[in-house]
Amino acid sequence: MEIINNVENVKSQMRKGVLEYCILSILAKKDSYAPALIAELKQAKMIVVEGTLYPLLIRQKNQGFLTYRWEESPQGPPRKYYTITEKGRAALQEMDQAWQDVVNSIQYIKNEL
Amino acid sequence: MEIINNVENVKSQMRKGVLEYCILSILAKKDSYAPALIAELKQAKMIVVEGTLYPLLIRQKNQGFLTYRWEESPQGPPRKYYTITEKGRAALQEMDQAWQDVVNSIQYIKNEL
DNA sequence: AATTAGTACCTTGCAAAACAAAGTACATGA
DNA sequence: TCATGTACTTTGTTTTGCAAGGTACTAATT
Repeated sequence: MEIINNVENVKSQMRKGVLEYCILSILAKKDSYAPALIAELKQAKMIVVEGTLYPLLIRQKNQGFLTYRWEESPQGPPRKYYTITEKGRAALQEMDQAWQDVVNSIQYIKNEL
Repeated sequence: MEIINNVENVKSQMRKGVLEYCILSILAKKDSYAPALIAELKQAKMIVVEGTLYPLLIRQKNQGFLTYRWEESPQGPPRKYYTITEKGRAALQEMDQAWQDVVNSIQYIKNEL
């Protein structure tokens, strides 16, 4: 069981690294709000929970990567819809490169080292 | 500069997630010791420093993924050579899958969401 | 009017881990 | 014996994911 536990941990670590990248990538396509983001990430098999996502969105907003607006919900309380900014798109481009770099590094280690 | 700083941070986060995986991958090919590992990771453009690597090796040893032996150096103090164990190889296989899962998730988010 | 269920947002406390920086120790040659 | 190079370790700080608990709004049910 220990191996599984550790691999779960590594998996969680790997998620950490790309979560910010995933959020910006999704919001680059269309505005969204927290529970919808969680559902979309789940669909991509990238598990996130509220306690992780909300602080992350707030951090990204504080960095100027996102803005938000309140929108009425057809059912329940209003939703906080996040929109990516120009600055956020610029950061996303950098992250695309960063992600590619990591993928290349792994490939190098696996095949060429 | 702020964007660059944040991207550096994200890059560092991404590294975090795969570092343990990289170490096991390298040691699966041949035994090594800390400064040599640092050099090899640097060659793969995956920057790590001593303060990160040494505790990581100790953790992996404590989990039973690695063992070590002391070996004389042609120059300087003896080296601690790490060897991957069977348990370590099993964990590495799991991590191969975990890494592939993350790659697939990103791909899904980018192309199919 | 009060209660319940569903939805949404936020915060607190804890644990893990990367990193910078400083420290210890051994070997070799000047 | 002192300086230099190599190697291993530890300490303190900071970041961040996550579990758990809390607040608040809406609509349907009693």
